[in-house]
Amino acid sequence: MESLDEIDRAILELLQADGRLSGAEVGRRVGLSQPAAAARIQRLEKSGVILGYRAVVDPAAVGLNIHAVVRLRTTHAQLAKALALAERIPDVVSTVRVTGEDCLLFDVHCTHAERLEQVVDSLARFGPVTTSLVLRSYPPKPLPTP
Amino acid sequence: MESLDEIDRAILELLQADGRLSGAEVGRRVGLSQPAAAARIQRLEKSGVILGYRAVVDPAAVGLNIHAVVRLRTTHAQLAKALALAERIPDVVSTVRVTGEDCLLFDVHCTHAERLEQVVDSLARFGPVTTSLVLRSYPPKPLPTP
DNA sequence: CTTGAAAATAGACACCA
DNA sequence: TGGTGTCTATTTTCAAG
Repeated sequence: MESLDEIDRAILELLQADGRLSGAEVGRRVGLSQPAAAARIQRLEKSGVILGYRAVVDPAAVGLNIHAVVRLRTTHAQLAKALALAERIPDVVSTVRVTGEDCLLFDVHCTHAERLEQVVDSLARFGPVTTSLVLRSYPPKPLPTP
Repeated sequence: MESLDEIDRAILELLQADGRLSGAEVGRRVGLSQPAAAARIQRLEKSGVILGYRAVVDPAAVGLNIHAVVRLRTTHAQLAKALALAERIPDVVSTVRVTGEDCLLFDVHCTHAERLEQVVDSLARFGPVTTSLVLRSYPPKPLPTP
């Protein structure tokens, strides 16, 4: 884990807001020359602080009208199988293992309710599921850099 | 909502995996020329299918060792206040409103447990909270483009 | 880290298939 | 709509201070 100074934090915040900023633009905004900014960005990438860059796609704009959070309460023995299944279902875009009664938490994006039903049913093979429809997502913030 | 063909879907998948690909590189991979690929990408951006580009930062690499999912069960009357509070807490990086008993779901990143305690306590002003520590996150997938 | 120049690349545009 | 060729603007890389 690298130690970051004030400028590194500013750079991370800028790139989390807009991942396509050039080194020159980043430098301008944090008060560094282009080579200095580029060197810092490269260091952040190589040291694993910046894992990569992603385009953010609007689910609704591609017909994914239903976003649900599915919680699964399963047994230790079936955990690996549940993970493997989730991996195979394209609608399940994100999986986290958590503490508590529900051991797995899935983000599911579907075009229609019947499809969500299929996904939930297949996950329910491994234990009781709780499904919550997402009514609204609030714009995510950049990570707080301590 | 635009209708997307096979090539648009391929472009979205590529850019979700690597948001810094150039128009020429995208074109190469989907079998289009640079101008044709650039035109499609621009169309996807302007039509709102691509919302933007983000750098992905590793929370652990910046000292955010604790990732928790906090569920809050609050009343309709206090919902707005809870949202306003969550907005003000930097550790709360993502908020969704969902159906079900717990109306709000937060992603919280903290440097240490005591800080998480503070965050949970302040959210608990608005109702009972359930906190789950994230033990492991599995790499998110690109959205399925139907 | 800065400045300054060079090399590489990406983006934009006109024109044609 | 897409392909080719070209031109310009930007970016990145590398020198040297």
